[in-house]
Amino acid sequence: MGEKLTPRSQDYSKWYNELVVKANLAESSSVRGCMVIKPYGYAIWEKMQAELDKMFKATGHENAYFPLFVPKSLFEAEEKNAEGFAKECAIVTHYRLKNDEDNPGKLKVDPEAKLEEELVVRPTSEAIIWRTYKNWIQSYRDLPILVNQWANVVRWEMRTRLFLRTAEFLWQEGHTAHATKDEAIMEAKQMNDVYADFAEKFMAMPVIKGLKSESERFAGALETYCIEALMQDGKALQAGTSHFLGQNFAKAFDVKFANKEGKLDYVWATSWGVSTRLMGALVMTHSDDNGLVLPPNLAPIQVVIVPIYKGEEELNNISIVANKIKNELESNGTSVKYDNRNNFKPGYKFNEYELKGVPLRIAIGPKDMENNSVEIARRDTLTKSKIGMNEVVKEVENILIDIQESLYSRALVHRNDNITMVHSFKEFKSVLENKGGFISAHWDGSVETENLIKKKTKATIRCIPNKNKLEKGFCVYSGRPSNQRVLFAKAY
RNA sequence: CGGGGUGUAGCGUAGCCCGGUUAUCGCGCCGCGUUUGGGACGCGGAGGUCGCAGGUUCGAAUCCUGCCACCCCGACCA
Repeated sequence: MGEKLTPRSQDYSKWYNELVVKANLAESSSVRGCMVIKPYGYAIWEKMQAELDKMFKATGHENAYFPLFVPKSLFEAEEKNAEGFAKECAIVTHYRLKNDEDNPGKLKVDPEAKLEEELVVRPTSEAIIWRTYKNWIQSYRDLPILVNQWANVVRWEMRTRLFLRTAEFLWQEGHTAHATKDEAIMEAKQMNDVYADFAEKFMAMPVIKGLKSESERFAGALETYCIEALMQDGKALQAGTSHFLGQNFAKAFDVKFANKEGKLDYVWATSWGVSTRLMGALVMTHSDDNGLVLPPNLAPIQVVIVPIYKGEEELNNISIVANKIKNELESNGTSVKYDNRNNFKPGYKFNEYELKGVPLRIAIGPKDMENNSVEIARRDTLTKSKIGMNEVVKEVENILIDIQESLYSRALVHRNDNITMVHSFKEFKSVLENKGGFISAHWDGSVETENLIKKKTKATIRCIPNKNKLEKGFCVYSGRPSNQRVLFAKAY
């Protein structure tokens, strides 16, 4: 590593740049806001993929793959969806380059190679998938279709932000087709629950499940379910969404099926997705001033073993013990790295793995060899302890579980401490400015009020929590009657 | 697209206002040796179209003009 890095725990861009990924921009480029995911960062994504994939399979879904390019005529078929994404599309207009006579060695777009119809680089795949489903569905016997795809999408945002809003990002998008409205709604809710489980069990990140307000709803959806998380700096982050699409896409692409009675009906749809944004969420939830803090369930390296030695003979003796521990842990499914590089001192390695967020470090030196012990250091608490060599394997597994749990409860405490109930707009503004976090406030349910609050405070309705209890009250802004509180926050 | 800022080695930077030897320093990199329980040290070495193009000047990293890129703030958004 370069100079000593001691960024503040909230200086997220520094973490992204230096530690996990690096935005790498082409020389000349219009390719702005794209990211290169370094191997260590990608390993985290692979773990996320693997775990999510298991959960999708367990709920009956299968993976498939659809084209990157969406003919414009398909793209525009579902009006609201098209309108919502139109302002941020990359479009392919030509299919060939040729030598530029005026500029030797340079190429130019061949004007003769203009496409008859422009291709939109998918910002999301509803259009192309529903065009495909049209051919797959004729009868109720063909339903449901429960398909997921792992893919990249492109959204040409005016302003990008590493991990949270890159021009191109990796994600999964589930697209399901159902015979009934209820089944589709159940599916959308179920997948939102799956996301919440994943966030809490693997990312150790508490989330609030809820419903989006009309203005925050996905373009083309009738209802958007979401999970909302709170970052360490008090800003909210939408971590995943699941949409009930009604029959909008079926109507746009004319996807009908014959039901048991032999009557034709439009198919009911859902879509749901999470993206590499989750990696940003992971960093912003747990990291501290010493670097990344990764929950064991997603850490590419769960345990690192660092030998401390003088001379080759000492290293060899330690290596025998270290490799034995490594093998035993690995046979139990723990990922272990034994770092016996000779060109770095132990102190350097300690810092390097702290920076990378490795949950647990084992150090073995001559004193340990003498005492038949090892030193164990936890990344989450930065505490060290000695334990006997024979207990290492059992103890390590226990500590990993404990780290996973305490990261979650630490984040939960922070999240709960930062949900503030307010009773007036004055209080609303004051909390937003001085404390941040979620603000629980009565809202009259109108888009106008929501927009006015957004304009005045930059806070938006993050969600209407599922667990909300209904209670009479008065809108914090308009004073009109309200029957429940909703969560406002400044969001990423 | 509006407002502000920045661009010098792989990374981080000094120098720019007030033009003048071979462009500064730290990290990293290469070689040799000594080191190794919290970011080692010594000696030697490599690495630069000073964002790009033009202009002013005997002379430009420095001044002027244009362009490009990036960062931050807004509008947009997962």
